[in-house]
Amino acid sequence: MRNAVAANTLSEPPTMLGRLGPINVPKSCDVLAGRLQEQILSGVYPDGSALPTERELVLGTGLSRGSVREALRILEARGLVRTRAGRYGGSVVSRPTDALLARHINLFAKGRSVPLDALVEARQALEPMVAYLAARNRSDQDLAALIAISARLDAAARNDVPRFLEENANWHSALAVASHNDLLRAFTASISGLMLEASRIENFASEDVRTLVTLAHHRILRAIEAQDADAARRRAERDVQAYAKHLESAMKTAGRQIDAGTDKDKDKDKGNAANPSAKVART
Amino acid sequence: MRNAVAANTLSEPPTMLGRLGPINVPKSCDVLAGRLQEQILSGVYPDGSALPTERELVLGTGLSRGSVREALRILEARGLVRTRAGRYGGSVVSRPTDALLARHINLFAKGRSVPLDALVEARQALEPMVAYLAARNRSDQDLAALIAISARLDAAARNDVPRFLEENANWHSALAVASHNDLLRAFTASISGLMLEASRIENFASEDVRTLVTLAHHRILRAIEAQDADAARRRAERDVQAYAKHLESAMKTAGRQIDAGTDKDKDKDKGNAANPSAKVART
DNA sequence: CCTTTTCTATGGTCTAACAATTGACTAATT
DNA sequence: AATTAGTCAATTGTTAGACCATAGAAAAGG
Repeated sequence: MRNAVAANTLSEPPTMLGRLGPINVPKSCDVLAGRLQEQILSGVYPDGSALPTERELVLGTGLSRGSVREALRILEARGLVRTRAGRYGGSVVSRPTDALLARHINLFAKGRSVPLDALVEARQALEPMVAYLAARNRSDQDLAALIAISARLDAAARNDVPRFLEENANWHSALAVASHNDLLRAFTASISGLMLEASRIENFASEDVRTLVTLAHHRILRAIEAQDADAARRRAERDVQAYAKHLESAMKTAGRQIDAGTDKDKDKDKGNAANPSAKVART
Repeated sequence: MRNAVAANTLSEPPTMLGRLGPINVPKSCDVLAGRLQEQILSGVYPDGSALPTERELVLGTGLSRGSVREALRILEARGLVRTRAGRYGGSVVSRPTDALLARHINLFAKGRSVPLDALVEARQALEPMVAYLAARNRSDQDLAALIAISARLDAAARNDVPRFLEENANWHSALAVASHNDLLRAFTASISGLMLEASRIENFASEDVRTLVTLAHHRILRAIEAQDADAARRRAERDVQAYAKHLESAMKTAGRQIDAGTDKDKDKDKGNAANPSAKVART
């Protein structure tokens, strides 16, 4: 009975109503977030520029401050703005970071319990191209970083397995950095992190696997040093394939299915640390 | 002067204060979002289950409803919950969708103005593995979908260029679906979409490129039909490399740098449609 | 010149209320 | 009995107003 008066203005011919799908009524905060995102992406608010203050947005949109703030939280979660308190604070436009995209990829993988196979396959797809590009595009600085990590990796290979795993992930990330391809870099960083987690709890890193990995890395590193892109790719292909085969057989003997861990968020996102428990198998 | 009384309880020995870095004071909504995310990922709230209602969360946390709602908006943006109004409504745990991850990847690429080269390189990395897996893992249904798309692609190749481009993107996405690898599927979907946008505004799809593409797709499709994974990979490699070379020369003659468009969000996210303008070059 | 204090615009948070939504339940109608 | 329309209640959606906390700038003091 609430919209009785509106029935006149909105009524349609009761006969022959065309088929119209379900109407999606958006929330005001979503509308505002979409509008602002559009303006950010189209350059109305360039990177680094300040959005209007919350109270200005209230004035400009007619929405309440609560809705405006919800919209800003959405944009913040998308990595499009960063918000600071205090005078001369406010919301500043920013570009999504590698870390944020990696977190979203991780969330996807964990939420879907992506099996370890899929991770390995993705790495098999990415690694050769990453190595190729790294050899082609590397800077001297990139090379230095890779050499440093490689040294730490060698040092840890003998006895410090956790350290070895971590430096291994670093190696892959550094390789992706050297590729100078933002997309591949973010993909690789995410997958390296996920595999690091998986390998931490499953410890398929026997003595011989570790030496195998270090040797492979040395081969690839030499190709990158020489900027021999094709050699780098070939060696990365061989490496990643050997690793996959190794892991396949290891999993067969273990007879276990390994997923992207349903573990807690290890990223230092904001400051939401809590109990260090939790780790649920999803069969 | 506001915290004068607190000075007693909180004060430390004024001498010998160890160096402590800048303290990051988290927002209450971020803390709550992190806590809930953790519980979701650790299985306290399984997929499909209902989170406490907003008012219950208010009771349980001691926060205000506004903060609780901001936390829920964050989780919604991360794809971990869906919220419905009305009685028996509330927030329900959900797994991040392909589309959401693709949107985040798109946002990353657009925000960073990732050059077209990088997209092509990513596709070069992904496509062979995707084709390999598609041949190995495809269902009959996947094959049927690919065949249907291929037919529509052939039909559009002659004269309907926009349709051709769209069906081409569909083809790549369908291939990724057939691979049965969630991660590669999401990556590929995103990249296909981005390349579709880029190709729409740059129209590097001459007559001969189109026939080249359809032929290559046919070759790959035959290998997938025969479930010959290695052949599918080889052909995809050749295809994508030829395409890259073609595009490279085309861009060289055009002398133009092409970025991931700074265009408006084309996804039907919620209901935030607005003006159809905007398209800014970022040099 | 350097340090300290004050000022103030800004985001962060809370309270309280009402509107809109929506599914279940109930009553009226055919 | 089956369908339809109406009522109800719990939940999210939205608004308003207030106050607190923060952090730079600017003024005051040394």
